[in-house]
Amino acid sequence: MHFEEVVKQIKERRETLQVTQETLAQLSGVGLRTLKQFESGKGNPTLQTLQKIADVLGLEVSLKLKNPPVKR
Amino acid sequence: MHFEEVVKQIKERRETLQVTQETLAQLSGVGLRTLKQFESGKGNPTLQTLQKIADVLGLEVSLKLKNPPVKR
DNA sequence: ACTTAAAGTGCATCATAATACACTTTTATT
DNA sequence: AATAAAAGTGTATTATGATGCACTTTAAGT
Repeated sequence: MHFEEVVKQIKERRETLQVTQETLAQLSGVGLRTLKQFESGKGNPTLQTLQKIADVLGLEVSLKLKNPPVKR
Repeated sequence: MHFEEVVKQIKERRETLQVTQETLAQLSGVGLRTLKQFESGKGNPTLQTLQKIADVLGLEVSLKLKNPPVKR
């Protein structure tokens, strides 16, 4: 996932859950400004910040293999 | 994945590929000090830094649903 | 045990993430 | 179109991530 995709997924998830940025900020403990900046594509969150946000949305950061070998 | 798990997975992947921190630093464009700090559990990398490192190791950052519903 | 490469640490600097506050813009809703 | 709520932006401050350099510690190999 590229950066923009991460942003997009978070934003979509938040909207699916019908949570406002303000509520998400409160629930995650991340500053509202930080969240706004992140969702609007600016900023470059730290792993901890991303995890805090993801957690509240029921998501988790993970590392997956790129180009997993095709099954035969 | 918790923070420590992310660190562990990166470190293990690097070792599997038999790449030194120095080489990984060069290939990823991340400073050696930054990489050392990250792998030794200190530090809190930005998403960009994590992505740079993961990329070179053939990994990618992704967001997955927690507690996916059990299949019935 | 010696040697050497790799990994880890202390310290200092620069860049920037995190944050708050105030304000503007956008998007719904009536 | 008026209103209200949510989202986005400018500016400033504080905290800390990214980095290099020099040094120490650890691990591997002979």
